[in-house]
Amino acid sequence: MPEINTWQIIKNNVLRRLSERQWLPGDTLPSEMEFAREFGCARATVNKALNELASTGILERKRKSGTRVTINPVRKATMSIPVTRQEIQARGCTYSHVLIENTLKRLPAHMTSRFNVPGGVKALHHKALHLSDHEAFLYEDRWINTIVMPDIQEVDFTTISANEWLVGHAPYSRGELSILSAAASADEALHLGIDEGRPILIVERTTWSDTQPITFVRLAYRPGYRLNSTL
Amino acid sequence: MPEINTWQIIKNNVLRRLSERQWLPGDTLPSEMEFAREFGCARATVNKALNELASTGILERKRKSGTRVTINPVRKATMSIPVTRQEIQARGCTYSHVLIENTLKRLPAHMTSRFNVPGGVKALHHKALHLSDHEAFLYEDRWINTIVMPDIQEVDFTTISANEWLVGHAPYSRGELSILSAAASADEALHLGIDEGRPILIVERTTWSDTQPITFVRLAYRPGYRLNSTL
DNA sequence: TAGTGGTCTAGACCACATA
DNA sequence: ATGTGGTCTAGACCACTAT
Repeated sequence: MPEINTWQIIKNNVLRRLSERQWLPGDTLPSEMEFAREFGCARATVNKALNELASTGILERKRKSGTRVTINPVRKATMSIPVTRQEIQARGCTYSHVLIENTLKRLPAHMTSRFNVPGGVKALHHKALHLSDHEAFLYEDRWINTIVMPDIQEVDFTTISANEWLVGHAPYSRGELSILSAAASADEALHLGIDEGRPILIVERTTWSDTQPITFVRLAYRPGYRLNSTL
Repeated sequence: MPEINTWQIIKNNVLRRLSERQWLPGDTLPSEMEFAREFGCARATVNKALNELASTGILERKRKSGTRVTINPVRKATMSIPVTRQEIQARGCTYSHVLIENTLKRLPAHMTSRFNVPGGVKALHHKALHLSDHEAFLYEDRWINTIVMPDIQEVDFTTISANEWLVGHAPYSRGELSILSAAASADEALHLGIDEGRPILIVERTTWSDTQPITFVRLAYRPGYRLNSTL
């Protein structure tokens, strides 16, 4: 428990007292002024420490009513979703990727509703396979809105993955993420080199720039893959 | 874009300029002092705004070298993992749960390593089914460390779920979370009322109080379940 | 109405990494 | 050596809400 700063000392102290059940779920903690006196510091310092704890969902803070221990804490896990190349290289493996498809075509029905655009609009359909030590790791099936990203049709995706290009060229303002389990489709099974119907982890992500959809991607991970996080 | 506070105004302003590509990945932003002059505010206010952006992974800050636009941002998604009862009730459904097993037994080998305890130690093996509108929603298979939580053997888990009891009585200091896709085991399939081998989403969680493991739980969600989040 | 947290200031000192 | 962000202070005013 490294305690270098005053606000971290306060944070850790409060955490310890919570684990020792000095304050139970629903209880009100002392006010910022009281903590400031206890620790001999400014109120702003206490404010930072308590807000830090509130951001993890352990405490709830409201003006006038004070700081309370959350009764049914919504546990918040921060999942880090790195660029695939980095994720693979971080494990000490060799990264490579193969472009499978990159064509302009009419959006299918399930995509027009997702992109909230009229039917008949064309978009870039992009499929690629990411490999770890030359073995299939992740199959990517992506639609890119060419109205928002016209430059993308000139990009050579055999040298850089769409994943990385978009990260560098399409700053998003908003995104939605969905994690599910599915039976591998024929397409996914073929490219991942597994049997159709095998359970695989799917991550679907839509990103928006203001009100314009930029891209929708469905990531199919090879069997055995886990998304890990600490609480 | 509600702009009430100075620090939120600054944050939104910087976000807009980033999306307009005024600063590209790798670029250095103006210093806090320069921003403070631009917005006519104190440096602490700029500090709060930029730290807010850095916490989302968009910016990277280092003493002396300044604030840079992250080159390969590790996208951070915050997943909210509510207590199951709340999650079901929030959808307007009726929550109920059934206790399936709650017995003290020797830890199997894969759990002794996970709990980092010697072999032969006993723990509470707890299985329960959570229902939404009287249909199977989530099957919970849990081991609880009775050395750390001796009171738990007296609890009546037919009235309160282990999930909720632990949230209120076992504050954890640390936790690990793992999300994966798996074929439903015979046990899971039986209780969820599905065919064995069906792909289901699995969440495994271990929580620790300081150095002592409190509980390990494997949550098996019914087919079709999605974990959602915004970026 | 009163007490709480939210925000902001002007200034200060410090830790750190770069040049 | 220098300039950056990290932290802290003492004080202030404000917004919200329980009483």
